[in-house]
Order: sequence, then structure tokens, then C-alpha cells
Amino acid sequence: MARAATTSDAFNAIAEPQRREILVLLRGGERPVTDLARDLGMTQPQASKHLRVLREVGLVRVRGAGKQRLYDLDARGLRPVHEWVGGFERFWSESFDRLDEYVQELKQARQEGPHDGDDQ
Amino acid sequence: MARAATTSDAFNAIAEPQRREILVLLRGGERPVTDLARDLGMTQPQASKHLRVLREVGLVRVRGAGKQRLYDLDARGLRPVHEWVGGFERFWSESFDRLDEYVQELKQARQEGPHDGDDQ
DNA sequence: TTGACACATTCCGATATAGGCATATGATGG
DNA sequence: CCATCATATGCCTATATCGGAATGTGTCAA
Repeated sequence: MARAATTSDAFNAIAEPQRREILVLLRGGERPVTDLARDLGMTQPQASKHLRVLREVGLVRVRGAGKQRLYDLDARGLRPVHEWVGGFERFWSESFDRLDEYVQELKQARQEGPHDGDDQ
Repeated sequence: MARAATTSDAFNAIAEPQRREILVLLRGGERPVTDLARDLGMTQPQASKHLRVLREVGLVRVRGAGKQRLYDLDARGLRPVHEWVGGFERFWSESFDRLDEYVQELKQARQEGPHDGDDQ
């Protein structure tokens, strides 16, 4: 297998940089495919494929508007991602500043090898 | 190509469910590889590989402790992810509740086809 | 030094993905 | 109906990834 279990969820969808860019663009409102492709410097099929992934995981909606198809953001699927990552917030805001990093390094140096070159 | 450009960043690292589980476990403190493998029901090489990815993107640190190697969480790399996703917060907290969803559907129905069945 | 333990790495096969290109589908206007 | 524009899909190749099994590396104890 090449990407276990749920190969298509929000986490995977936003792992692709171009799809993230698409989502950012869509914050400005719904847009047709060609617009997105042009603004992001990708081909139209590329844009369509990325939009398909985003649609399948529910991060965008489509609406037919004449010949065009307007894609619109549906960010609700990002909420679980935000919450999961938020579960780590205290670990980067609480103790991992400069000082603590220095302490960590000291601790690591001390425990890894107090043999010959520990004065460096 | 199979996953454009930056194939190894925090976004990709957390796209893998098992790696997310590892990170969650490490919130409880540093742990040796075998511990993690056992608790997550995966083989030791599997755990080592996932830990390697996490280490390469800087989400964990390693510390040699005798025969063992203790992996420790370094969640700072998750901050950019949290901030990026947070940029969409207003799109799920502001307007996409039940009522708004209903309005969206009305709007969509109206614009897609105000022909015969628009009274439904 | 040897054996045992903890862990890392490598090789393999299967699968999924992304890009490029060609082509199909769908709606619109004449 | 036909041509055209907008978009979707299919095919192909290259590559990356995951899982599994085997093996390599490093550390400790006797």
C-alpha cells in the first residue's frame, strides 16, 4: 500500500501544497476552474484533479453557472484538523522557547555521553 | 512525481494516521521505540520508519538512553500548520451553521435552475 | 569477546499519486 | 445540429510511499 487506510481525508488533502493554495484562493469567494488554474500557474486538468480531491473530502462545493463550474470553499472539514493540531498548542507555547531549548541541549549532552569531549 | 515539491514537511508528516497516533502518545512524555510499537499495534521497523519521518521534519527528537532510544515530542513544527488552518476559522465558525447551510442550499437551488421545481 | 537486546536500515512488492497530454463530456450560441 | 468554450476524465510514466521480512548496527552484561 502507498498511503495507508484513509487515503482521502482532510489531512491528506491539505498535504499537497497546490491544494492548499487553491483553498486560500477560494477564501476570496467562489471561482471557476480556469481562473484558479491561471492564478496558480497550473494546467486546467491539474486544477480539475485537485479540485476533485478537495470535493471528495468535502472541502469545496461546486455550482454550475452556465458553461462554468464555480468552486466554493467549505472549510468545515478543516475544523477537525485545527482541533487535532490545537491539541499540541501547549507544547509549543509553554516550554519550547530559547531558554528551554538550551536546557534541552544541556540535558541531552549530559545524558548522551559524559566521556571525553563534554567541555565543548 | 508522486507528491510534489516538498515531500517532507509537517503537513505530510501528519497526513499519516499512524504518525498522528505516535505524536499523541508522545504528549505523555518521551518513550522508547518498542513501547510505541506495542501500544500502537505495529511492528518495530514500522515504528522506526515513522519516527524517522517525524524526526526529519523536526516533530520529534531522539535521545540515546543505554540500549534504548527515547523519542520526545517537539511540537513547534505544528505551529505553522495550526496557523494555516486557523486562517480558515471564520469560514466554519461564522457562517456555516445549520441555518446558513439552509440558506446556501436555497441560493444554490435558485441559481442553478429557477424553472419548474423551485417551490420545493 | 560473545550473546542478547533495542533499534535502524535495506530490499522487495503493491499501490497510490502527480504531471503531461489527449480526449470526452457538457452547456451555450448561432 | 454544429462549433465553441469550459471543464472533466482517461491513459501513461515516473516516483514516492507503506508494509513485511530479513539483516545490519550499536549497546550492555558476563
